Amino acid sequence: MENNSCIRQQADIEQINRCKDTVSELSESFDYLANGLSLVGNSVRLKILYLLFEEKRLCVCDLSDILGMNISAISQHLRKMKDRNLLQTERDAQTIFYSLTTEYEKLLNPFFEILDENKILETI
Amino acid sequence: MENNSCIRQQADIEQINRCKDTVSELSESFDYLANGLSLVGNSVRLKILYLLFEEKRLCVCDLSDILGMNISAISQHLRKMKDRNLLQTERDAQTIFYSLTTEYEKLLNPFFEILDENKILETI
DNA sequence: TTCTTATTTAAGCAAATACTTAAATACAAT
DNA sequence: ATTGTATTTAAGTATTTGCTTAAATAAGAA
Repeated sequence: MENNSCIRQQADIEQINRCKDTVSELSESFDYLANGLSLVGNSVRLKILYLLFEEKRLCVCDLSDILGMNISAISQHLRKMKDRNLLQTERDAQTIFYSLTTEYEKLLNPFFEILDENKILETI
Repeated sequence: MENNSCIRQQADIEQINRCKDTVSELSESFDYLANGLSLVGNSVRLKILYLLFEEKRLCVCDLSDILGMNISAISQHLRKMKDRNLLQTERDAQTIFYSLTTEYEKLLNPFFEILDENKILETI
């Protein structure tokens, strides 16, 4: 697994150990947060999240229409995000409406603002 | 491609069209931002980013030691992030130090703060 | 120049992901 | 009960991703 051909002279052992401690201490948090961000890091899901941010609530069918994608594909994306608590649902007769959870609405707000201003391509 | 078995009665056509316009207008931004976020949404890369946030700069070899991973694997992660402008490099003799670009340091700050406080598992 | 250290790159493979199709579930209306 | 609408789930496939190994590049030291 390890290839350590790289044994530096000037390695800062204290720094390395401090970092190792940080990583092992926050290990679960890294995994959990990375998993949440990986959900957002997909253009279909990012579009869904942004649309829900703007429109407050939409059903699978709306999103299927808007994005020109198979209902099943959309449903599977929604499920992933609901499982990870990015989204919540409310039923209105046969229709199930999805909306952002308040926690993720807050957390993702800076990214939505970037999109709002359509300034992404210049800034980052 | 489309399966439209779902033709709602109560669909809000205006809303659908407004959303379609938004999506096509911001299409590139969605792709670009999602691509950036997908880089952060990997626990190895998130760890690297957080470590660089805390330590200011580290070389491939340091990160390989800290994360207990192959140098080649780390190097490939770093390359992806450098290509997408999340990271920058400076050479010091044979050693190449990686650091966060200021834009991404700012953008990712809220996530680093969550990790700093190690409160991720309770909050989200 | 040759050797060592530090890093990158290329090729290959295994695991994960996204989408398709088809079948299943849930509820409303007839 | 049966039909139609809305959605989910399961299974299969193709693409993408992350890691391994090995070879290549780059720079300092002998």
